Amino acid sequence: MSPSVRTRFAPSPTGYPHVGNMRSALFAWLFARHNGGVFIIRIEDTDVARKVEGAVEGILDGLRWLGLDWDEGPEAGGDYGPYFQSQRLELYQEAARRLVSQGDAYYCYCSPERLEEMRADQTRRKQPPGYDRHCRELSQEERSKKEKEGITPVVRFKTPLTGETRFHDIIWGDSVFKNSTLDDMVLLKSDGYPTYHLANIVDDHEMEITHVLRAEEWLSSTPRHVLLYDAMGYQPPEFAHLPMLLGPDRSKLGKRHGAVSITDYREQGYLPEAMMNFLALLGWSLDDRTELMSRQDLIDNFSLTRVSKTAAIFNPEKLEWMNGVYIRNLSPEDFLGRVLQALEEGLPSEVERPLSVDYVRQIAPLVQERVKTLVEVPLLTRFFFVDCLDYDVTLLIPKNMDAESTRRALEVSRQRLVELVSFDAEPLEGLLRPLAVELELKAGQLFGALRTAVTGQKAAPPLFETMVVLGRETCLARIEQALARLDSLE
RNA sequence: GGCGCAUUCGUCUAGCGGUUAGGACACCUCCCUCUCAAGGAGGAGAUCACCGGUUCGAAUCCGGUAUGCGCUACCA
Repeated sequence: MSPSVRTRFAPSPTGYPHVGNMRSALFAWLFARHNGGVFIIRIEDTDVARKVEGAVEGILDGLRWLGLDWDEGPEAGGDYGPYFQSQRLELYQEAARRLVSQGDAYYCYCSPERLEEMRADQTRRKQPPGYDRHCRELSQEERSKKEKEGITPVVRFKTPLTGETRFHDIIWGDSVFKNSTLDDMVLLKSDGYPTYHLANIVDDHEMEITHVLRAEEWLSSTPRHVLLYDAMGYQPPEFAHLPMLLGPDRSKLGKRHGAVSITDYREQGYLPEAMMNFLALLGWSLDDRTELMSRQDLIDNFSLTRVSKTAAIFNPEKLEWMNGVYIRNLSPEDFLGRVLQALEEGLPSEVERPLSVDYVRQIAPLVQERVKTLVEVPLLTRFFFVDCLDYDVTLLIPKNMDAESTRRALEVSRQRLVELVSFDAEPLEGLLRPLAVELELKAGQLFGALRTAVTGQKAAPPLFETMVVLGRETCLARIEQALARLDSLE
């Protein structure tokens, strides 16, 4: 007996790691971890034509990034390998042969052209499309004739013509399908590769998968799978179909909806832990209020009974908010590490590398509560690193002021800053606030002019702290540059 | 066309016969404030797709309709 839960994520390496697939992986992983079970990765590379180079690596990277570790599968090994279906062809071919000899499957010699014609005809006559079972009852002579013609057949399942198939789904409950609505699906293609249906049930059985968690789009093919399990004499696993992920237009989430690859989110500066939390909430909830959950919280509380049946629209705005929360909750040291990397990647190439950790350490706390994604960090802090600021002169002139009054304010500020004994936040504030009064300006006006002069931006971290980090020399130089710009305006 | 499934604020959702239908994102207002954020306090937003039925009572149970989505490949 093996009471332990074994779940699997079985991606097909035909493209990038889609967030919808990653969500399925996450749920399977959470279910396994919650139950102290085993999480398996199996690569379903049975479609030679659609196979994409590097896709396996991309998917594995995505899983690793999210923190979904697997106990068996590529790189991890395991007792049920190999974990690539392309390395298990013998198994499927044997299963197909067995089904044929049992009378549960048959060889089909129909050409793609004939099938296409047949379907076209069916749609024209508004008939339900499906294989017409042309080869189901071929005689021995007819078969050998086709073989002599050199046609390699496919193996099709001999779906029962009558009766019904029922199965239970943990999330959707009981379903009944009439067998008459199912056609004879292909099990083994003419290239010797299995179709999803065959490979899937053979492997789920061989790998002793106890719970199949997969997207809702598979719900309609589950009766076929149940029929296959029966024909093979296998005990079917438990099924749990997950609600689909939709784009804002309510259609299946895809490329046209923007970022759909998990790697896009990594590149856009999202934290994997935020991504995991967000994805977990798409189709699952703990209660009526808990939203922020750590990886351990999720493992502890995940349950299939609280998975919803309705498709969810992927809402990037909420993800962004959640990412901001996670960034703010990072320890200063943790945030620093991520900032360092974001800066290395996002700062202009003329900035000297490697960056000074001590310098970045002073900057990080200034932006931690101001960014929602890591890619915003270099955008918001580039003035700390570049030599030459590039900005529109008019940004220097605060509201209700003109070039001349701005000039005067900056000039006086410059002089006082030169004389300031200690160039720290407190003294700076102690100097500049009264200076605003003296110049008959609002604090916001003076600070605004200085902010632009020193950072080149209208929105920036708090002024005094920023000036301290930049240092007196740089601040004075930048104020002088600002004055020069104002001069050139006239 | 056939089969299947779903339907609570714009979005994610709570709800499992009796609630002023709750929370979150986004939005709006105010407070805080040197900008931007963050934070605090409020606000608006759902006749629970629609129509019938069951019931003293329905978002919750049962029919039907509509809409949407999925499957209907030698793709997964």
